[in-house]
Amino acid sequence: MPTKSPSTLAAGSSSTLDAGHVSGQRTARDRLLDAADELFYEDGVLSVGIDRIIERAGVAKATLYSVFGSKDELIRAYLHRRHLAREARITAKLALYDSPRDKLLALYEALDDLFADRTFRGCAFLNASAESHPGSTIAVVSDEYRGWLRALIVGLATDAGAKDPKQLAEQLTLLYDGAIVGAKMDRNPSIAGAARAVAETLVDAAIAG
Amino acid sequence: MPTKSPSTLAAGSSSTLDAGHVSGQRTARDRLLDAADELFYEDGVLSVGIDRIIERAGVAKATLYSVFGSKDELIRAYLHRRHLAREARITAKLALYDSPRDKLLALYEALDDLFADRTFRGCAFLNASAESHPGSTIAVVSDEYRGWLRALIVGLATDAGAKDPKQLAEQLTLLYDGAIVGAKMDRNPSIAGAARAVAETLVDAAIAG
DNA sequence: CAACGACCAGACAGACCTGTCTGTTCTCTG
DNA sequence: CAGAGAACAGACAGGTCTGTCTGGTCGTTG
Repeated sequence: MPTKSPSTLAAGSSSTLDAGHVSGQRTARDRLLDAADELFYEDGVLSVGIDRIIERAGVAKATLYSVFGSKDELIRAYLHRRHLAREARITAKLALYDSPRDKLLALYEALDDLFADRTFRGCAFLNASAESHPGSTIAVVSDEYRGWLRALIVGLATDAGAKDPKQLAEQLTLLYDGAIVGAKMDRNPSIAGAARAVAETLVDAAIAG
Repeated sequence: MPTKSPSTLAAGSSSTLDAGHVSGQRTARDRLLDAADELFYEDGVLSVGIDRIIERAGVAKATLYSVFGSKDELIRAYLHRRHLAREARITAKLALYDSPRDKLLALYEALDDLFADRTFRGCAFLNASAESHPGSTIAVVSDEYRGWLRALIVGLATDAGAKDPKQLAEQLTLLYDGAIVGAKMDRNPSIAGAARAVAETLVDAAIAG
């Protein structure tokens, strides 16, 4: 069992069942990812150096490079895990509701939870994209995330019976992104509620008729 | 007179009229700001070093430090000039319309222009904030920008006769920010039009009754 | 026991960073 | 003409960055 509790993100790994070749302690890989997640998200992927990550993870530099190969790959893994965590959270939130309409609105309730977290510092993908070039690893992983989000919303809009699901999805994404920006830049967590309210009228308007 | 010609941006050459204490050539300060603007916006304030800036500006390092004192101050000047430029552009766009309602919608037409620019890489303030800590110079200048934007929209919403101007302003800001994120992350410049369409219904709903 | 794999600690190379400093050239002013 | 000021080029110091490499320690396995 871990000595540090990262307090966030389902830990998931290991258990002692398969104690064969995996040690009872959390893997160096997991500790590195936990450290990278906190530091990259808090300070940005550029300004956080390898040394800070291995120091927080309690891992040797050689181990990091044998596991990930490069800082770039560590960044990819960090963002990929953020994607999975976000997906899990949203999926869980959506499961609380039955109708596609309510599921769409649940997106903004998930944002509300996100903004309530003291460690919220904006969208990890948007932040990382601000520090990267088009075509970079960061851009690729961000595109995957955006693609997933878009597919999710379009699917729900379709299920909800929207006349133009793509249009509704575009509108809802506007609100989703805008809320994240507002929460960060204006330090206004209550904006999730405002986004939800507008979303409600948009969804109903797109369904009606 | 210098042997290098910077080759870009209106030279503005001055004429000999005021040949008193201002040289005929553009100031080192201006050339530095031009170079910083392009490089900081394109690659981020962290990854662009002083050397690249002075090289592009054709200016000595000592001159940069005698004019700005530090890289941090250069970043502040870069963002401040971005703020002024944005303000000028939006003001010019708004001047094309008479009614506050049309002026509010003109905000999204200004975005349309912005997204059409090949050099668009997102919001300079949002990008810089992703590379900075709360309380930093970047955060301070960004807050000034956000404050100006908010005051502008609240004022127009009030003039338009909205029942709850602050609420309408919050909604319109959601769309404004969301459009910028969508244009950047999804490389979808047409989203400005979608934002404008939603804004139109929100404005009319807030005015009516 | 011996060998192996996983990991740790830390030195090191080569590059790049900000900021300072020296010395030179040019232009404008008295 | 003489001197002052502005700007040039570039070396330099001290630090940090990524990535490599050496050597030591521990637990497991044959």
